[in-house]
Amino acid sequence: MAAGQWITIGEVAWRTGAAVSAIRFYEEKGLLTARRTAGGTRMFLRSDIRRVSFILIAQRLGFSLEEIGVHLRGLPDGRTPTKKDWEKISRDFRASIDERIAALTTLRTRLTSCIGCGCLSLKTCGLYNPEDEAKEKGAGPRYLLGDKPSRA
Amino acid sequence: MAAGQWITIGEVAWRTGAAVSAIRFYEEKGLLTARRTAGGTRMFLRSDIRRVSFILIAQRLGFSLEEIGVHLRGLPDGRTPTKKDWEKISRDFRASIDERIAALTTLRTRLTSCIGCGCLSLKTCGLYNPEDEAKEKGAGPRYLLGDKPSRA
DNA sequence: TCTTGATCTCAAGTTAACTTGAGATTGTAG
DNA sequence: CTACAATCTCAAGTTAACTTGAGATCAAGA
Repeated sequence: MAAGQWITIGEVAWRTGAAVSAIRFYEEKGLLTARRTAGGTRMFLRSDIRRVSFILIAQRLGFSLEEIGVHLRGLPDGRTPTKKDWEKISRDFRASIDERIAALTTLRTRLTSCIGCGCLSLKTCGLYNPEDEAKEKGAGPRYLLGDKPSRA
Repeated sequence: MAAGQWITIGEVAWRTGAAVSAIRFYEEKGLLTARRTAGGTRMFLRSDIRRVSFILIAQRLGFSLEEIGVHLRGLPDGRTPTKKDWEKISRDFRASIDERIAALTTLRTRLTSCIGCGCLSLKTCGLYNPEDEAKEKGAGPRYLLGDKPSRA
């Protein structure tokens, strides 16, 4: 609204700590949108600083740019997001974090009871549970941590 | 000790669900050691199934092969680890997991109070805290999620 | 206007963790 | 002894997330 709404890629970089090349990369990946001056120089909204910060934080939490992109699609593109916009995206994002923590906790528990106990049979081992993650492709461990089945 | 101690790479692959190429890769990276037959075929210990399983699980928990390698160095190489060996490594590993969960939890809390609240000032924002992680190199976000400082 | 620093585009390089392919051997059932 | 599957080596390709470099252009102060 006010003056000074548009900032250069250099300023975004400085303010977020991200490299200029990384910001261009994010734009290329559709996580960010920039206007151009007549000469071709990218101009960002001040609110894009927040957007980039969000990306950086989410990455530290272990999310891929792909996943982060999904969350960011919930924000208006090329227009300063409102408080409501951010609240919504924060809720969704928090849910993702909760899932991650839950998964880690489950695996920790299983690790403790499987490896920790030293029992080498693992008949009842729940450490590898195909349901835990959408098994992207292929098999995954079969008799995890167990060396029992002789197979011929 | 008993017969049937040595198994082929194919068996390790089948039993763990990992690809044969992946197992060769792990060996190359020093996470695994194999004897060779006169002809050059790799022969693994049965206990290497457990070792590979450990690698796969640790990866799912978000650890890099590098980090996993550090933990595995705690196991005897080329000899079947004892129950004590595994207990020791499990304790260390569990500690790493605890750290990870703690870090995630902290960040989740901060996310909630920073983005979630919708306050756009962020003067007191703790979301980006340089102490959280050994800042590998460079700066990291400066005025995270805040668009205040005008800078010239 | 000149000059210097900031940007721009595009191609290629980088690390992690593997996979794929080529061509050559090994090992084992029959 | 023969097949034929399983291995082997080595080089190159793949995805993610960027970085680096080259060569050209833009923007802004003196």
